[in-house]
Amino acid sequence: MRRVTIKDIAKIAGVSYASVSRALSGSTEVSEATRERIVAICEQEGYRVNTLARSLICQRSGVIGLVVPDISNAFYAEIAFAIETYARRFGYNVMLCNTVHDARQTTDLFEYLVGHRVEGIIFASTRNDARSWAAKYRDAVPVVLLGDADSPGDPQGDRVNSVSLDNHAGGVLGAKYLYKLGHRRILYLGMRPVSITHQRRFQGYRMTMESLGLEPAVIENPWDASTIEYGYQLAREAFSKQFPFTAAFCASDSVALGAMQAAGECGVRIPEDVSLLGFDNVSYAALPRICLSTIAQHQQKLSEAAFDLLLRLIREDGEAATTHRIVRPILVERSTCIPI
Amino acid sequence: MRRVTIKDIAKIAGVSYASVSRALSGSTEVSEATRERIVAICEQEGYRVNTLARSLICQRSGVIGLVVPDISNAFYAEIAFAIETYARRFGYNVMLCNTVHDARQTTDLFEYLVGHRVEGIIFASTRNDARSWAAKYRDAVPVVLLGDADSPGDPQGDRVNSVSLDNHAGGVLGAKYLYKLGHRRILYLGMRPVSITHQRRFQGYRMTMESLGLEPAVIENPWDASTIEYGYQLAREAFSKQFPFTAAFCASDSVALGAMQAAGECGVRIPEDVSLLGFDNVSYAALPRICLSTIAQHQQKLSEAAFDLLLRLIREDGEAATTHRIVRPILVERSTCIPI
DNA sequence: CTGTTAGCGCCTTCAA
DNA sequence: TTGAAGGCGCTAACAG
Repeated sequence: MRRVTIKDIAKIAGVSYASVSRALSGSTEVSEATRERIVAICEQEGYRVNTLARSLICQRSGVIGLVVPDISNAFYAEIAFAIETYARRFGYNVMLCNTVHDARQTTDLFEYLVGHRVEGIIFASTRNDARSWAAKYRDAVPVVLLGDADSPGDPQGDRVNSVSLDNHAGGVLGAKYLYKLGHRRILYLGMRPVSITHQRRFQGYRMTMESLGLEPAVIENPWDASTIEYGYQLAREAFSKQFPFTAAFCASDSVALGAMQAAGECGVRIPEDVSLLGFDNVSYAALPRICLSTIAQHQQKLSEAAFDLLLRLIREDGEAATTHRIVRPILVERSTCIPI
Repeated sequence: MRRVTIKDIAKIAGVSYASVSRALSGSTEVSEATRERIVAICEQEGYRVNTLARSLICQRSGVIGLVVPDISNAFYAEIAFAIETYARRFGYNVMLCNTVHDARQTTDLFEYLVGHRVEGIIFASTRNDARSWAAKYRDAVPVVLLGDADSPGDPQGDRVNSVSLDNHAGGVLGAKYLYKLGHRRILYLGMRPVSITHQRRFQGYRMTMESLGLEPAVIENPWDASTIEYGYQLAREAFSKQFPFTAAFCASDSVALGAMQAAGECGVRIPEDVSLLGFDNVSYAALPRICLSTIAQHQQKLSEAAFDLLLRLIREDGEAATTHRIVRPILVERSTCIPI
């Protein structure tokens, strides 16, 4: 598979290879006749510019890196799709990297990406230490963090550009919604104390409850992830203990899914016996038979904001002031929440 | 953001830059002392080799391209994850590209990827013309097609390397399973006549039915995709026409999902009134409340086979014989099929 | 309008 | 063990 180069074309066309370069890069300083001849030869010989060489000389690779925990997770898949779409619209390609939730791997990936001279990196993560990661590389390459993790005690944290959902507002939104539906005993299910994202959501819920004169109640998730399985276990606990609640506000859609399953097995009907509200609006929340009411993290908006910010950083070449963009959550009403 | 190069390091270390290169590429022809000194300086200066330059000189980019219709589709997201994982294990990175089901876009992507000197491309697609696409580029770069599309009348089609599910066997498997459960009136729902994948599945079903002395019955899908919405419409038609069937074998899980919804609205219970069998085993088929019995396309196996094949092609540099790998389907029993 | 030339950052012989 | 030099494929002045 030998590759034909610009020189081969030049030889065939009987011109210098600078002319070929010009003809292909759309320069005006070349006669229409030779251009056409050259283009024809390129086509015929199956020539394609070597992007690597071009990047090297132009000091622009035209690619950005996208680092996600796991692309097979629907939430990140949707983000990846949106980002790739925006990127392409602006002439960028994206290099996909899964950290698989592994710290070592994350380092390797960042190293690789800056070595590959990506022009920017979008780092999607909800790890608490995500901000420090981003901070570590912000001098090597523009980085925007997609996710809302804080970095307690890390003064560098504020210097990283980020886009995140207003999780606190989401907690408020959900609690108020359930209140308006007439619920007074609202359980918060599956909060992971170690996760700042969860803390924020929970804070929003708790503040709202208190200002409404209601008693907050919570079942925490001691594990290290919010999965359907864990949601199931927590919900079984909730239902079996006969918690006197008429609505459950779940820390995530996965937890809500698990709760649905548990409810089925425990003989509690959703939504007749208890209303269920999720958080995230992952794609399967909309599926028939699930129809989960939830607080949406508009993936497309997040992605757009992140890419837009990254583009600005790239263009201003690190001169831009640090920016935090906050995207507002949206209530998505489906079938799992009803008036009491 | 100026980048530090190998020359800067050489200057600081007081050696020629050839030595730096050697120290970093793990060559033995360098004294341990200077190597350590150099490595230390690199670390301190935040130096990273420029992969682009290295690729240029080594004639190896170390990246492969992955072209999918839409990464936000769970099926492709899982494939992407698996492929990225394998690739990384072998030192490759992956460039992600969504065609968004668009022909023009697909061409652009292929052109870009070969221009970027990816070492190979995995092209996931079920379009009927996918094979011709792959054939068009097989002389420029190793390509493996992940998907089973035929190319009727295209003699080039046979020359493309591919990995696919044995869809015919899947059709047989499903039909036999329903038969064993005692079903005799089995409807095939949502077959798209224009799709070769669907034709194969349907053939498997039909042959089995006939050899069992049963009458095949089918409701075709006239649209250009298998979505939940279309599945819903087709199923409503089926239920309202009072087709006398006790089981529906759906052309895809999405169709089955739509059928579930329609069933709910038409007052037919799944699985008590009719058993429902899907095809694909997309991730949400396993969700609680859905629990769809289905024929699985083992994404991980498909991905592994595809990557493995690609690797061989890369290593043998186009000398390898054309290979078609077939992955066997698996029956996944969940809750939507019961004995009659 | 076209050719010549000097690199982009790196690896790799070939000498020293 | 180290340095010098050529070149990977391409772009961008600078001449002609």
